[in-house]
Amino acid sequence: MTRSDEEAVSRFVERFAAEMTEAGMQRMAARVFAALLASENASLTSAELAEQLVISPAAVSGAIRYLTQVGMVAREREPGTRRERYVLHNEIWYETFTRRDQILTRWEKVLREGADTLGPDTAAGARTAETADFFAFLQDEMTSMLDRWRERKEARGAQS
Amino acid sequence: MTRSDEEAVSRFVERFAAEMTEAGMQRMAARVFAALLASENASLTSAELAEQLVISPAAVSGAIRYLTQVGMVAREREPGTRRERYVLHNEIWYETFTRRDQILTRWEKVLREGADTLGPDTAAGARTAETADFFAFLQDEMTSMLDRWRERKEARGAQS
DNA sequence: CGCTCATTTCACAAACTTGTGAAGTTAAGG
DNA sequence: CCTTAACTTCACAAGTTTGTGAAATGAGCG
Repeated sequence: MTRSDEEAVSRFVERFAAEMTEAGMQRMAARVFAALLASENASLTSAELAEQLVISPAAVSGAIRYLTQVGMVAREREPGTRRERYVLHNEIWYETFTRRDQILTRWEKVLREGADTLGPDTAAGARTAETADFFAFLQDEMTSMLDRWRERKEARGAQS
Repeated sequence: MTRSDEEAVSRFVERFAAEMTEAGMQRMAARVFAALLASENASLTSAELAEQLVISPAAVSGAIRYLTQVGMVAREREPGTRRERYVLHNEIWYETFTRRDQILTRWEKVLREGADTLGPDTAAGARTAETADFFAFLQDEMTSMLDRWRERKEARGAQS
């Protein structure tokens, strides 16, 4: 891989990280995630990440803590060394969106309670109940959508 | 509506706003949005918002600027007064998720370019291309999902 | 036309976030 | 067990964001 290839990859990493950051993800977590995505084995060591992204070990540590907490990355101890490897889960999107589902459940619950408070005889209550309905609907759809994606993957014999 | 009802509504507004904030929305925008959702006509004036949320007119102005920019709220001049009303769009979720679709398109494009840079013969390239596929798939599913929601609404003769 | 009230803009203070260097902790390997 | 490499935690400086008060803008209404 030439010098300029590396630069092109780095540009991609930064660009994709920027998109994720804009969507609300922590900056360092997004950069680490993107670097892992673009790495040959979907895995890098702390030192590799620090070097590639030009950040301190502390920043890597913080980003990894976040990414493991939300279940996007796993830690693996390299056997025979004292080095740790961070690995992208290989059904990343499936898992990430499944988790998002739990957020929708919480939203729905809050909205349902709000609708009760406002009362079914008020426009506000009806509107809030309908919003709760929408999120319930979303949860359902999400589940079947992910099933369809998984099927499609299996048909093609690939990972996700 | 009694004093304690008002308090209960306010608690709901704050709770739902907190959920949205956690998901990445600006705090004031989330609070204003939640207040509008819980208001009888899905609309409030600047003064009403400022009073209810105990914030300055400047904060209301900023939140409304954001909400109108992302298309979640419309401004309406009350005829016969110099007061402005801010109104929730009534197909809010439909519209909001349609907009989100455009973000997915951008992500897909960045990922597609990344896959090209990495090359189709590398694991990283294949993985990135598959991620792009996932987002393309999502866009598709999103569209048909929203169609189904709209149908369902129409069947019940309600708004969203 | 000019007054007045509603909204917006602006400069700033406070609070929060981010990333770092350095010290602390842990565990592999002698 | 002691050394040392690898990671984590911590305190802090820098940078950003947030919400405010006050001044500016603008639009109804007389």
